[in-house]
Amino acid sequence: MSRLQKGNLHPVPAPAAPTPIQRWDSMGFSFSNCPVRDVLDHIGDKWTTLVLLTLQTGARRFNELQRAVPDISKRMLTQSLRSLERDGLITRHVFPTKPPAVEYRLSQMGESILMPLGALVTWAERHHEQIRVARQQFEQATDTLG
Amino acid sequence: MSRLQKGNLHPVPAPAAPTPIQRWDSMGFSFSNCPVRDVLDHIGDKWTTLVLLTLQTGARRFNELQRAVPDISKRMLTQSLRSLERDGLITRHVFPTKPPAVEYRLSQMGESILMPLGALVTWAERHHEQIRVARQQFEQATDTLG
DNA sequence: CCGCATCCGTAACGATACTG
DNA sequence: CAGTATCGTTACGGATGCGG
Repeated sequence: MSRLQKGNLHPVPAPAAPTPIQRWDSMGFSFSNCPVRDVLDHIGDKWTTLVLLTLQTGARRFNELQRAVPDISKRMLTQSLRSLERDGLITRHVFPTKPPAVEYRLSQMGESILMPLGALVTWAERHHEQIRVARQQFEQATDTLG
Repeated sequence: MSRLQKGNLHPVPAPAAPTPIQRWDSMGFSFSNCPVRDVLDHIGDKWTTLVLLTLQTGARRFNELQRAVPDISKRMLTQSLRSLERDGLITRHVFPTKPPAVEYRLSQMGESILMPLGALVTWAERHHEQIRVARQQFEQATDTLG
């Protein structure tokens, strides 16, 4: 399945880009200690973002969260909450009632991430249709030269 | 290892939050078709974001990218590039030279994601120290209660 | 009610070798 | 140079059951 013919069907720009290349290892963070990575790892995993967004309307209890975020398992919810608590994005309050009640809420830092996160969400909503179309075109293009 | 005592050592706020809960399944996107998820999946996986950021200074060839993004394997680079091309965030140009040269550059849509992405990166840089401290405290707290 | 422990299947990822 | 193919390992994620 050769894909070699793809992408140069229209006039191509100049081959070489003279701009200096950006190398990420020559900078401070070579990767195990990349601050960006740290954050993106959170955003990346399936659930943490949803949890953050759910908490933006106020503190929630464990089972409330599980009901709010559909299809999340207890295991994953626990893990996500731990991870967020560990990084100081949410706080955890235990009410020593019987049976116990536990409440999670955004910390100040947790609230501060809502804006950049919201920007990304907005972008997603604005472009997901365009992405969908791009995908269709891509599939079609790869199919027709198969 | 009981964690029950954690989080309620200081005065706690009111137990119940009266704000209406946000449910994600009752909205348009119930999840397999969540536009946000689509985007975050990209951000999440280890490399695509780095590739996007590397391309922000101009078009790059395959091996340039591999050198710029340290420790990425050819396999993963190819996969990331395909995925981004598929979604229309980057374009691919083949120069039929010998040996062949292939150039990747951000599409218009690809460039448009740089700003929300940059906001997140900025947030990360601004808070990674605070996160580091939070983690230390967390570890210490969990350690000291055996 | 909250959440940890265990088991287990799958998918992501890395390393290596090979092709046009 | 720019990939593809294959393999082995590891990490993720779901299901279930137990414990405070």
